Amino acid sequence: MEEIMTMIFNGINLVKELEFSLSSQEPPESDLSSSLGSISTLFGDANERLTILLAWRNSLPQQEPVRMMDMTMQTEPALTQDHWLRCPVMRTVEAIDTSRPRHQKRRIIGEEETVLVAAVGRMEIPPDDNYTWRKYGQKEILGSTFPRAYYRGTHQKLYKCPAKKQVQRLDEDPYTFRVTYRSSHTCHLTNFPISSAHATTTTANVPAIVNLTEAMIGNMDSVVPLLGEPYFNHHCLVPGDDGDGDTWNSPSQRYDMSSGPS
DNA sequence: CGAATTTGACCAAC
DNA sequence: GTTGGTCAAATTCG
Repeated sequence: MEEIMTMIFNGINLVKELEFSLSSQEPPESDLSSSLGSISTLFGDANERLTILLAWRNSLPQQEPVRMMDMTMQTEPALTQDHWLRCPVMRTVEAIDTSRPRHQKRRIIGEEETVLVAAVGRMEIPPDDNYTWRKYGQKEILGSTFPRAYYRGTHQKLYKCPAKKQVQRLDEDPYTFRVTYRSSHTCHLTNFPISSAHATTTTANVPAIVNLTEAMIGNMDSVVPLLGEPYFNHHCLVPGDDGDGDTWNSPSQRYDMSSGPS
């Protein structure tokens, strides 16, 4: 496993170098091709080994699930602090038991997706995830230094979208946030036309490294938080004027997780 | 002034 | 009784 992580980190370093060379100058096409080839090979090999490893582990009885978060934090915690690096932690899909009354559904959570999101630079807020969320609560969590914030889609009532998320700073690394998305989005872009300008804006907000890394990893299932729901099926994806008259709140308001323990 | 956030209270699960 | 998730009144912001 250590070897795979090393490969991934090496690949990320190559991506960083590529990103730097792209931002500082226009490298020759041959260099670009060579660089992309190296990155592709590295991530491809890592993915292949990981697939084999997972298949092997899954064949063993009562194995603990592989948790990317733990591995990342143990091997190179500083890495996540520099970029918007998302690591899928776990994905659980459970059917919602509609036969139960509301108050008995606490543990029946439907879809849940947890990702780690590194703060940009040394800011105490996670980067924008291209959706508008409305904060509806904050709680001190036992055993956690930082409070957990609860968000739901800005247009939850308008579109009856059940999407929610929880944001919590990690004790081990205050510049990394664990973001848990709950419930699938019932609001779809087909219900709410967006302009191409908006679409451009949203993708432009995502640092290049994320797109590059996603593309290189290859295993689309492992990057569901990046490319699948909830990222592209939410009305709240649209920044700024989304047509219903309301406005975006500032990232600092949406992610005011800077408060420490009380 | 409308919309979003804050925060204490409430409620159900454990 | 404790804890996590949500509600809603009060407050803040643009």
